[in-house]
Amino acid sequence: MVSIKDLANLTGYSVATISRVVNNSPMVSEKARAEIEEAIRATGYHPNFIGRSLRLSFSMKLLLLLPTAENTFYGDILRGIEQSASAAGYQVVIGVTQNKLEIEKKYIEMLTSRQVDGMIIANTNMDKFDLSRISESFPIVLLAHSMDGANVSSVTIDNLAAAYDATKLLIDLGHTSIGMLSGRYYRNPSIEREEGFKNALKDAGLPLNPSHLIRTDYDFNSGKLACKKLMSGKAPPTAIFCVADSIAIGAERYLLDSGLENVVSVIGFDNVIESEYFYNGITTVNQPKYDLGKVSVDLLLKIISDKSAPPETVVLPHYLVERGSTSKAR
Amino acid sequence: MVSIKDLANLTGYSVATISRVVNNSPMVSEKARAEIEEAIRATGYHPNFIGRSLRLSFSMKLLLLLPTAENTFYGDILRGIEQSASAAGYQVVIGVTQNKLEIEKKYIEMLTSRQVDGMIIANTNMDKFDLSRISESFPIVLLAHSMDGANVSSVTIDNLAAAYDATKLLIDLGHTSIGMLSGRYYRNPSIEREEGFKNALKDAGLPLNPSHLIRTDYDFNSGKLACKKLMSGKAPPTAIFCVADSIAIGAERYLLDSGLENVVSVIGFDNVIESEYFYNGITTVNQPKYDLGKVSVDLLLKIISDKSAPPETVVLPHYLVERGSTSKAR
DNA sequence: CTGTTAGCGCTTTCAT
DNA sequence: ATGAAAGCGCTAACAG
Repeated sequence: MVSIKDLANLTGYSVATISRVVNNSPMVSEKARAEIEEAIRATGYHPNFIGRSLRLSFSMKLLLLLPTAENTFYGDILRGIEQSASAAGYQVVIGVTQNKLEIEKKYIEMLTSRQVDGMIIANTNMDKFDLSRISESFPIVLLAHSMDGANVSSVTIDNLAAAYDATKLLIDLGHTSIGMLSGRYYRNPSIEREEGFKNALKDAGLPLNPSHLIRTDYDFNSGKLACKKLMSGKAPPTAIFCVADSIAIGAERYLLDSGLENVVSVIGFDNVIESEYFYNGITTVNQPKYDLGKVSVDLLLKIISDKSAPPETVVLPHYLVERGSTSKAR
Repeated sequence: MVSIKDLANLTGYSVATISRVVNNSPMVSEKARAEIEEAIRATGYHPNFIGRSLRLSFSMKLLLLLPTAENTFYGDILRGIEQSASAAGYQVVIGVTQNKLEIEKKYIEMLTSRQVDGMIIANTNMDKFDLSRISESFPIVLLAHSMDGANVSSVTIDNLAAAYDATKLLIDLGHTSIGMLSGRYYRNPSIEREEGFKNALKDAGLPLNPSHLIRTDYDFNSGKLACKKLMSGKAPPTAIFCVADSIAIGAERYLLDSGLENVVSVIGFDNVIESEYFYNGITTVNQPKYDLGKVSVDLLLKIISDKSAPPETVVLPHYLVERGSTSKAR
């Protein structure tokens, strides 16, 4: 591997001059620049970024931590992230944790060991103490979720209000027996959405049958199974609020298979692309995915440039998208 | 930021001893180890991986280049990659190119500038010359596709045979008017699958109506639109081979909306999770996603450890998965 | 068991 | 316009 020193020996210039042409410094004669550029071409020299990072003590890289690679929810988010990051000259790399704490810790090390300048976390298995401690010394922001009691920046929607709105839609449609398919892990988005759900019922004077609240995983099959369980009870609900579109799609699939699609309404969460085209469409609450990504980066960059800035939470607006999976109670 | 030198000053030991305890070298007294570990805890020291990489000249990192983050096709692939990589002590990071050459080049730089030790490319906008040149000096392997004339390693299925098999299934079902929704970009998988398709028709003595071959993008909406176009011709086919499940799902959606789902058969490609649950299921050809990922890493690691090894292509088996979207011609 | 030291590749200050 | 040299944080060969 040819280094800057090799180039110096080869051209007769010093490493300083080589460095200057590599970095487009104007303080180089035309002659030197031409000769050195020629040598670079001839040798196939590529600057070693590691040496550069060490010297400069930053990498111009951001790490995005994702729980899984197969959720279309992150497509637009990533576009927003990429947009903002590249505009600022940063490059983004992704780490997928498979929801395993041990893998997550390895990626956290990329931050603490100075391989990346900051990190956006879409989902974490760490607790508020871990998170606060890391946030104290390193730039991180939580994306599309927050963590109670953690001293860390985040950009998210108002999950409680959004869940309230979703449930309210069902109520306004005349439904009085409403169930919820929530998240299995006791994490913030699920907690907040459950709370919004319960508040809406309470405000409408509607009871919550305890067997109408089921917690499950964030995927199609889990949603399908949970819905089956929900509908197999003695007094099944006529409407279901799901904590995520993937669950809602699974639920709708079960209803379709049971010929129940016209009698029970389903509303999801996220407004993921599939919810648009599954059957007659899944009614859902939209998260501003692109902006969530964009604003996360903006906030992260701010933290990077001012490490002493206090954590900050920014809340973005949500809205309901009505499609075929919801209809008036009969 | 506390460095190894700070720790040396603080504890009275030399940097060498600090380094030894950080790297779990056995040649350290219990006393020293205890004192140093205590100091590490107290100061919140994290080894700087950049310094380490520079010294060691490897990063124990692999880069996976993906065209997009929203294709569930890559979920299992990534699991296979992660499995093999972590077993070998490597960490994997992902770069998403959004199908833009300019973004792709930035990620390639992570390889050429020594930030990662090797790269797996799931999709590229580079040509065979670029690719060959990079492959000459840096460890790369192409995943789930190959490139004619490029001197580069790849792990893939036999796309031609797979497409042949898929088309043959339609023929065996009695269909004689068969269309294809292919990829818009003139890339290898599409080329090979078109060829397999044509070969199957030819071997069965079936004509290909030129208007029955439409090239489109790899997504739901494009598939839907292309199907509409296909079915709006004067002599629409009774069966359609799609180059990807996403396209097949879009096509099936169109057929469903037009009440044609029982008269025209659809077969997709990839066996992505959605094809299992969309309507009555989409018949498709399975790619061994997990193994594709796993074997890619194994091959890449081999290249890393022996840079002079010649490029190698490994072909993994495929098979057909019959579901509700295909039925006998009537 | 521990310390000294060179050097990985690079940027940048300070001279010239 | 160019070069010499220091130093970013780390590891490892060598000496003791």
